[in-house]
Amino acid sequence: MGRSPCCEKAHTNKGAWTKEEDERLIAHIKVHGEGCWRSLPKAAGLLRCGKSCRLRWINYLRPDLKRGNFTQEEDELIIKLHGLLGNKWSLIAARLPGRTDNEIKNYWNTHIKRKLLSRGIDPATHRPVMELAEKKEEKVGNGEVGHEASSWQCPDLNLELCISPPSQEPVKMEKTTLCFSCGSSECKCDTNFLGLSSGVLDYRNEHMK
DNA sequence: AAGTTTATCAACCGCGATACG
DNA sequence: CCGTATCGCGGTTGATAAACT
Repeated sequence: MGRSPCCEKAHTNKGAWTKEEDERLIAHIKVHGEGCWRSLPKAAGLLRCGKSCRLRWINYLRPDLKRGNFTQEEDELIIKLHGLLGNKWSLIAARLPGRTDNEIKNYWNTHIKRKLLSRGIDPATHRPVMELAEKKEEKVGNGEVGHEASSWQCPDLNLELCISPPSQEPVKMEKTTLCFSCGSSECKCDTNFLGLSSGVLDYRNEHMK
């Protein structure tokens, strides 16, 4: 038996939201708050599935959203975070107040990818394109396939990204916050615009294999 | 001016994770 | 512990605007 559909497709609207639908959704959430997306459409009088309502609210209607162009600082921050976390858009978005994962993902795919390529950096690996091409050639020559280097230095971040099997003894990490500008847990620089919490580091250590 | 191509971004889909009975 | 329901994430699609021929 397969998964049941998230909603009754025959009786739900799809595609672009109308002004009236937006207003209904906003009004409902203002009164009842977020949550229980499954039952929200019926309660709000919307012919939409809960998933669609959630997406519309999170990506477009939330009052704390910062609309408009990304700043140079945001650009660089996204690049750095992507270097650390990969396509973990929700984690990246969590470090950019007012920006959504969907917005960042779109921005990455349409702007930043091209920007990095024009700098000669591979957007997927954050390594110089030339270096990758050379490595590939080297491996083909040696008959090696399918194994990336186990660790490397990200030149921009000056952080070591280690890819290794989970260790038997869990790494104990202090609950510290690292500044992205100076990389210190005892940041004294002015910016401290990115507090890289150990939660993010934990995530990286546990999942970025 | 009309047709075509490209860029942008809102929205959808499928699936894994988690909660719950 | 197991099966089901729901949530949330990431990849992808499609509509539309803008740029180009």
